[in-house]
Amino acid sequence: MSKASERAYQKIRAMMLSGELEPGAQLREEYLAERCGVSRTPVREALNRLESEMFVVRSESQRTFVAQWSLSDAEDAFDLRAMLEAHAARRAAIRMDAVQYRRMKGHNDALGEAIRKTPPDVPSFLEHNRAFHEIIIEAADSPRLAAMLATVTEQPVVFRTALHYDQGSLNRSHAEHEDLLSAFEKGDAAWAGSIMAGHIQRAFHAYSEARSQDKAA
Amino acid sequence: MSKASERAYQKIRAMMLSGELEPGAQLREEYLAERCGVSRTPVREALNRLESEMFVVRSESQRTFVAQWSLSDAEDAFDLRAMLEAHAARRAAIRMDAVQYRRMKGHNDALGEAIRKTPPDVPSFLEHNRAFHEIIIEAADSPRLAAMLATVTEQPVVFRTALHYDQGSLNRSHAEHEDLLSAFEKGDAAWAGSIMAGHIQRAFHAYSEARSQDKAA
DNA sequence: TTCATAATTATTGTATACAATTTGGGTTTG
DNA sequence: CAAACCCAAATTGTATACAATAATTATGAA
Repeated sequence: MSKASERAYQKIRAMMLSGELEPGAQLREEYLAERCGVSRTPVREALNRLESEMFVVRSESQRTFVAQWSLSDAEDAFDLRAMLEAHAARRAAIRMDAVQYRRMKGHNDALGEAIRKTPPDVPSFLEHNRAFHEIIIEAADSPRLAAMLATVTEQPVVFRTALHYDQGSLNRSHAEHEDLLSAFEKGDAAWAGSIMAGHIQRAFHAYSEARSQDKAA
Repeated sequence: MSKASERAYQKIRAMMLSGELEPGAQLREEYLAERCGVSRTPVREALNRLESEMFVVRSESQRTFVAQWSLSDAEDAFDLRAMLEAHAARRAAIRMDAVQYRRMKGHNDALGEAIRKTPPDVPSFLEHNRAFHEIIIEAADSPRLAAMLATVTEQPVVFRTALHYDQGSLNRSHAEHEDLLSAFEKGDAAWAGSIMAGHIQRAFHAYSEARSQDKAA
């Protein structure tokens, strides 16, 4: 994506993630153009992309709004993500090379360091966790799968989940990553897929509980 | 999508499916705009969409080309489609209502009529087959899943597959649809998923064989 | 008042002009 | 001759003006 379009995309996305643009809010192109410092043309490109990623929705009359995610929407997204990441893990188990394996091991070790601190270094956890999963997608070697996963992984819902993890969940994530590494080392596709599916489904439960607590508060 | 954009999208897509635009050919916006009778703006929107659907690819310098599908690309797409449609079938088996079931039955009966003719009425087969699968996606009730499936189902590769079906394959498709209906009637998700996965994988083999025969000719 | 409808405003859709970038070819220079 | 460079042409990227459409408000009749 080109300069102004990419800038508009990042800015609008950031405004939604920060909560500056609340779910349900209408997004007027002219306003966004002003805020992003570009014209309406790249804003429109950014909005099309955000629509395909389901960050925003369009009314029948083509007006754009920040998407409102119900719990079942979130479950739907996690459900798909679990299936797609399990598929990626199975493919990766067969295709992964030694270099990729070592990079994953490095990230998971660093992730382990991050969560052993008191308090845990959550930003570092998130970054190494992201890199870990990214290598799996890379090793799966399917551009289509990668594109699909991007649309369900880059969601606000998913993004915020890890912020609610407690120490136990963080440790468990780390341990599951270790299991994945074992499966990859053995080239055991079925095992890798099973671990991954469970790994993502557990993330949904963490999100689900955090959300119901938020609601209660 | 709005009028001119939709028109450009359909026209460009049709030009690729008809072979007028060959794989690897460069797509210049101005030329396409002229051919579609619209300006570059809607053409650019259409190209963005076609890129996300992997009909076209962009070079590092942002020039656009008709995608060239290798056999492994096709296998990749079918593989994903099998997984996604199986998922849809599992969800549909739990959620399908009587009206949807009867509509599916109707389409499969009509599909059966179409293939009993000599020669088989392939366009009719394709249309009822499409409608049949569409109802499953509708019953699965997952907007994200539907969006993903669209990107792997609307491909040139998939589109042309059925043209190569012989009588036996057509009959087998019909029978598998009947099995799916049984699974839906019983609400048996696992069964529906298994049938669907096999159903799609067989479509890949038909495509694969047709392709190797084309190559040989 | 309340409903229907027309006028007004707000917003998105498209075309076009211009800016920025990339490609390709020709020229110079070592 | 080959490589580096520069210039011209082609192509894409962005801004903006205008057109089309939808939402809103104002108006008038029952």
